[in-house]
Amino acid sequence: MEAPIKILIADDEADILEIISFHLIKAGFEVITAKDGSEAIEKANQFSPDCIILDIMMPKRNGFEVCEYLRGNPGFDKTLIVLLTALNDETSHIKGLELGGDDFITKPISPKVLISRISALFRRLQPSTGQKIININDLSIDIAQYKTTLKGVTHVLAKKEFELLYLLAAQAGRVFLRGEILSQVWGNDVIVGDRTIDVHIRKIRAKLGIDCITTVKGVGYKFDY
Amino acid sequence: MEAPIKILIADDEADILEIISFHLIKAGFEVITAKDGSEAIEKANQFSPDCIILDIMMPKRNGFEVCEYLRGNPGFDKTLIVLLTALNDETSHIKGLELGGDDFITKPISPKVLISRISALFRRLQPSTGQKIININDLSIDIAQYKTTLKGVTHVLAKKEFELLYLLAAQAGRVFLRGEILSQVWGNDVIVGDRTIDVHIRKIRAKLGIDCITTVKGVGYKFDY
DNA sequence: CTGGCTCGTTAACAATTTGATAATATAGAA
DNA sequence: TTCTATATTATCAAATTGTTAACGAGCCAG
Repeated sequence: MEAPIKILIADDEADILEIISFHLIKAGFEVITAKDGSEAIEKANQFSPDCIILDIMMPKRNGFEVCEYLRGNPGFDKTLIVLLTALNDETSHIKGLELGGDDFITKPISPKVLISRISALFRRLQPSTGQKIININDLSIDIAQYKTTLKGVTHVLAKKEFELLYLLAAQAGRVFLRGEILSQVWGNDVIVGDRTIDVHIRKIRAKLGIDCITTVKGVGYKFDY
Repeated sequence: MEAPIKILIADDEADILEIISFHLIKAGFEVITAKDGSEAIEKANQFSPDCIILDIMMPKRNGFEVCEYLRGNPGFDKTLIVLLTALNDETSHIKGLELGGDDFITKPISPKVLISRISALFRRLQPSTGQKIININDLSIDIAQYKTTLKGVTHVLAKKEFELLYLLAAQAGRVFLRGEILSQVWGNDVIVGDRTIDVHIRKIRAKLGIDCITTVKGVGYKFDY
């Protein structure tokens, strides 16, 4: 269901490349490497990575130049750019961000921190957030325990019911089209009838005892906020 | 048209608060301050800032706690959270980001870098929130929520009514020919009578209670600007 | 293995909302 | 005025959703 996230790393120091690659792969990313600026651009075009990590000081083209090139190309609008440098000077820091970089990290790099920062950026980029507990009004939704608590009373929802409620509540107020609900909760390849969603909505409303979900006729459903 | 960006800063050191405030205000932001965690939560609820800068070590509630609270509240989904600390240890860095922080900055802070980083974050945030809400005069039209709000009162429009209003409001002031309206809202292959548009316009006017749509006799309709 | 449970799904039907039209009234321009 | 375009209203058909019951799959305890 989920395509792996592709990350391109460009650095001329082979050992850094290797260490970072190792940790990124271990963290579940798909990694592509480049050893200079030209190769970075080449591979960026070839693989369309989701994130590009650029060392500032590289042969052929430096990190700033690559960043500038990428930001001038609409195909890379949504591509995250993280700049790395050994120099901790304010001017390049600001320059890197102004050229369109999304983050600027000073060496020495802790792989864990790097991964954390990249994840934080992705979290912002993808509206679908992976939260542990959602609190809205009197309702609390705990993904870890698959349970909901309303005014202190715990309600146990079935899996699909829970997933549906969670989806809506995670972006409370926003209307979800029936098609979106189907693909998010049931998956793209599953075909179920139209009434299935209604029935699950009904069960949620019945179990919680309050109508926190509003029907937008002809469009979809939304969690009241 | 553009409301100023509101930033809440919470730090117990008065001089840091002052320095950062000064630079943020100079950079064009609207600034709110808090001197401890509880006050931060209070003011966050009161002012709904676009960005919240939290010192980790604060009285009452520390930055992590405030961050966790905010991230558990969907009202702050789109609020950027930047964490500040004097300690540069990997563990808190990662913890801060995992709790939902968008950035983690170690003191001493360069105001310019701080502003750069916040701007970079906002740059990423804009496309996801922007464009979908139209605000004209006292009327707000939110396509994501399929609702309209007039002077704080929400009005529920039916699908066609909403689409028609959205079309006109998206290019307020411009006159839409009846034919344009038909093809945009109803589609090219659907054939409906001429009176149908009138009736929908009427329903919109009735529901909103104000006449924000002007008839251009013999031509079409336009949203008053 | 069996009976009893829950869950996910569907069908069938009820209830509701919406959209379109016709009929009539009104307003605006020549 | 007179003619035409639009506004208004009521009505009906169509689309959409709500509700209930029922069925089969899977799970678990005994």
